[in-house]
Amino acid sequence: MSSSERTPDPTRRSERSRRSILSAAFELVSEVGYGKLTIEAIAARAGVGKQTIYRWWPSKGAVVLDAFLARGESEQGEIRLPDTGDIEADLKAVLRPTVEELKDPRYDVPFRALLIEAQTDPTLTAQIVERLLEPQMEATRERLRSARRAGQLAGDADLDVAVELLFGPLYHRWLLRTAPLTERYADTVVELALRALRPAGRD
Amino acid sequence: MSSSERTPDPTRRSERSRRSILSAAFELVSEVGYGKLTIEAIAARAGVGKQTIYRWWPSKGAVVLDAFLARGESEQGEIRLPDTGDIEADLKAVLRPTVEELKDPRYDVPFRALLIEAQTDPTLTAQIVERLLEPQMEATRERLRSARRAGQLAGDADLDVAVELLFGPLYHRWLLRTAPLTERYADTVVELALRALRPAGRD
Amino acid sequence: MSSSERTPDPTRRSERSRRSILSAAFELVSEVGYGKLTIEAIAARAGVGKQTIYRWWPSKGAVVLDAFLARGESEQGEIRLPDTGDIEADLKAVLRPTVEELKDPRYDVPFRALLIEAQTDPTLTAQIVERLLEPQMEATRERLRSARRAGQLAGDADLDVAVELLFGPLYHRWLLRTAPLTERYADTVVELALRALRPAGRD
Amino acid sequence: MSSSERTPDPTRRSERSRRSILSAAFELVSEVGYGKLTIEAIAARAGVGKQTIYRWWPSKGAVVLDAFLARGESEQGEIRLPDTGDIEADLKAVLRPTVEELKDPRYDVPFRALLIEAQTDPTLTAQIVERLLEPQMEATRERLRSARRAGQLAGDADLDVAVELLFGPLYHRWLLRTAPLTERYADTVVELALRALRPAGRD
DNA sequence: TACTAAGCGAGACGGTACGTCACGTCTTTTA
DNA sequence: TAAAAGACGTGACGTACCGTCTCGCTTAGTA
Repeated sequence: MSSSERTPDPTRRSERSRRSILSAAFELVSEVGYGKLTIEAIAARAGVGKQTIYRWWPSKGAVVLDAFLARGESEQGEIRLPDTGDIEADLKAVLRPTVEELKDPRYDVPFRALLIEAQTDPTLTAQIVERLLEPQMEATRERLRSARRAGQLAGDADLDVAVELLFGPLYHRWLLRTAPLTERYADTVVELALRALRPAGRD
Repeated sequence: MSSSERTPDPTRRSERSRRSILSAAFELVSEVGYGKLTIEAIAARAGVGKQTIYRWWPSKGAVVLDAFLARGESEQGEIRLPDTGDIEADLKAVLRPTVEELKDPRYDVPFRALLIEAQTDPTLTAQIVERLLEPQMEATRERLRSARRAGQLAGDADLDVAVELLFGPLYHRWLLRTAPLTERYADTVVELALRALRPAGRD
Repeated sequence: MSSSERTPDPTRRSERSRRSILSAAFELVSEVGYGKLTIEAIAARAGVGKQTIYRWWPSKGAVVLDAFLARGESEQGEIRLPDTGDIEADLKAVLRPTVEELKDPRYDVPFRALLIEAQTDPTLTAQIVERLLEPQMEATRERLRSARRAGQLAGDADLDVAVELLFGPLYHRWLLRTAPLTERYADTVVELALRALRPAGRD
Repeated sequence: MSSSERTPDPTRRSERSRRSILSAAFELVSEVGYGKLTIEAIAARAGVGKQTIYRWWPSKGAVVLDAFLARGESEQGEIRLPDTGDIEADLKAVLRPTVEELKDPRYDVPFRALLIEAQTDPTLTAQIVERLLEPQMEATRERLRSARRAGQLAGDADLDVAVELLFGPLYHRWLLRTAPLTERYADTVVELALRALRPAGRD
């Protein structure tokens, strides 16, 4: 009894091909958008047979996710927010760069692409959240936890909700383009969120 | 300066075909998902020529948007939130149904579809916001304005941001599936947002 | 009991439309060839509704035949070959202009078109032969009859075959483009045909 | 100077597909006629993707020509007319079967089809002449050459014209359906043609 | 040092859907 | 009531990619 699934041997995998596929995918998704991105074009641009892509990735979205992650491979390791004691300043220091990234076409386009694909592929959603967003959200949560310990936030503040209170409005505006996404907006969101999260009776 | 685009005469348009196309589109997007939805299938299901679709809609997304809007055609007219004087209760009364809708597969699937398409078609984004989201957001804004007049909110509260503070976290959780989307969550968001928006020195 | 066939009233027919349809058809068949000739294009060029064409002609080929015949409307009446007594010269005098016509793109293109359509429409074949070719062939036959009476042809010469012996090689070369179609060739064919048809024992 | 045309690699070509396409084309052209023959139908009948047809043939006509030629693939090799010494009998022996073929619907229909297409595609005309007609015409020419050597034809007889004198009348009658195409007619044409071609002063 | 077996590039294959074109019919408005 | 205008259902066009499948051709690891 043997499986008919072809399970290729990863030790024989061509690192050269892997790299050029990811580069090609990243370039192309920026150039033509996710909807018009094709496996054939990736293969052609990478100088690679189509089969080599189908052998190692289950879907177009998976290739793009890998391509996206490969970009930030250097910034691996745990993300850690600054802890200057000033929670407002520290949060602004993380939301402002987030805004910058969302506005940078090099991230904007493929990130939208990933979210698109994620909508019809829950596996991918989980991967995106886990590998792409969670590190930053966890770091933010950790900084909030520290502030809560310092009595700067209400003792019963739900930090999961707190994080969504911070990032939700940003993504809302980014996704729906209802208004320009600016650093000023990030600051405003931080300030409002903190008013919501501070201990009762203070201000 | 005149366009060479053929612009069909809307007075000759077949209402019968329009309706069956929208119905077919709505059914199919729920059945097969947006990615596998094809113009050919819509035309076939609607008993209509493909050209009739291409004649009146610029893209698949536009058809689905119209199909989506046609569902709620009865609830036309201005949306108006209740104004009981209790701003917290009134906001919960609008966010809870929003959560319900986002969880209802009949809305969830095509709405995700629309957002997907919108990401590569700014025209569509604008239409979605304007025709689908803006009415509700404007109603919310109006209720907040009334509360601000009543001194329940800070006099300088930015109502555009306020709306995003309310809906942003909801969409964030819906889109990224980071946690279950519940009415309890909607309530929490309302409570937090109001703490952020109340006049300083009060609580 | 009434037929469902719509039989339009010819007395109400617009002469203006008829003329512009035939002109448009003739022009277009020369410009784009028969295969790419469309009813829509004829209607558009003629400034006429499509229905007006469908009302009065049963097929594209019929329109083109009419268009072709309308060109030569002036040269109506009986064609008559010269009868100088010199049968060879007289035949050359008719075959040479035939060659000229077959080479003239104004006749070549639509005539090929008609023959094409005729291959799948025996009614049209008959019409073409009768209205277009038969007059010339009959005139030729008449001249041969005169020559036979004068003892220049064998008494038992079959004039139908004789005519085909004259025109067959011309059309063969025109149709298959095996070699250039020239007046010299027409002369040669006449000379050979006459050798075949002369009374036995002479030369 | 290199063409940007994608020219597929013939060594990778699927013989299986080629065969089934030609069979399907041959069957269909007989069943529905050339005008209603579609590439889609050929592909469907052959169990083949449309692209496979477009990859290897430039036009519908080219497919039908190949299909037509494939029928007689067995009778490959040089066609050679019998040379009994009796030129009249030998020519009749070739023109009679030609008449038979032209009357046989299995050949009549696709052959008309080819001639139709050829009228708007000179490349195809050349191919038809070269691959379909030339072998027979060349064999005929060769037999006439032999007769000329034997003094049965005039020493200056132009054999190209001679061939047209033989086949031209046949095709004329076949194409225009002016009269029934019979073996008797073929015989008559041979007899007349030979009278035209014999040395002067004989009979 | 050869042999084997994998991954590789290339690209032909059977398919599906694309967006366009023209068909022939039908309906509406104008003269 | 014919004619212009043109929307309609239909169906084929020729193209683009899909995901699968052979082909030689490297390129290891085994014999």
